[in-house]
Amino acid sequence: MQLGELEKQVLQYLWETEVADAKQVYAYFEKRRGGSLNTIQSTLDRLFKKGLLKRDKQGHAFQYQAAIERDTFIGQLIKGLTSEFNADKGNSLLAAFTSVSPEFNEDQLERLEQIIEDQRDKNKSDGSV
Amino acid sequence: MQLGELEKQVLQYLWETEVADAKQVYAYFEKRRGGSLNTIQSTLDRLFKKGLLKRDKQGHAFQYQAAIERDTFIGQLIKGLTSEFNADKGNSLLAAFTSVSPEFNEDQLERLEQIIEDQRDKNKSDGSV
DNA sequence: TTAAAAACCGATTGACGGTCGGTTTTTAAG
DNA sequence: CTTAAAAACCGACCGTCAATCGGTTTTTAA
Repeated sequence: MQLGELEKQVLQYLWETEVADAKQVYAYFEKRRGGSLNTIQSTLDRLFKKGLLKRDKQGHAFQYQAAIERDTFIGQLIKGLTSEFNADKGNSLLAAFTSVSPEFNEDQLERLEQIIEDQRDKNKSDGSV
Repeated sequence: MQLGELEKQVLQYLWETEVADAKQVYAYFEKRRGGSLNTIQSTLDRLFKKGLLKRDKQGHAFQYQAAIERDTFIGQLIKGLTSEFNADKGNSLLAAFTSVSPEFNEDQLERLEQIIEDQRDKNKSDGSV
């Protein structure tokens, strides 16, 4: 999924704000970067057409919402990256992990261990590909 | 790092072939997708200027080589993704892991556990941010 | 010295995001 | 029901960048 700079920022805004209409999004971005309401509207529309935003009309205007959680989305992008390059997914993630590991807190380390345990069990039970 | 389709494929070719000159790369791609030698040359040049390839002239022509290992590169891209979206790097990677975990083999699971252990030790020793 | 090979330059095309003017559609007030 | 304002939508244009390749310059080796 290829996103432009403004698209990324709008998506992030919606991850934080949960729900907003074009005017509200515009109010936010107008201060930091200018531009017109129209630009924000078409950016929202593009994100909607890409399936990254949901929207429904409440009275007058569309209310936009992220269609996917941030971590899930990034997880997909990461998975996409590894496939795109025919990389061994395990080794790539391992490489990423090594460089990012200092940012893990104890809770996350524990969750990770849990995932490993679960996976190890699965690897044992189904002796498949 | 934004790469075009051909750039990605050429980079992959060089990850697998280790070293090759333009003609050799062209020989490979000419069969699968056509195009001219010139196109391959400028693609190699673009990758070189992006720092993704090394080259040095052996006699007549440049010999190209990947300047970075595949897994390291993808690790960087992954790290870039998480920063780009101001995501909590831990949670994002965790999400990616969950969806990719079935592809880990026992060896990789073990290496991962080792990383976790190391990190946990570090977290304990330096009681910092 | 010179012809062939390779590198290099520059122009063109095609996608795509950002931008916004202008038109159509929708909404709600009177 | 009419109508003015609000919002959505359409279409055009620009900038960037990868892909492409013709043509020119540089390098190499016979």
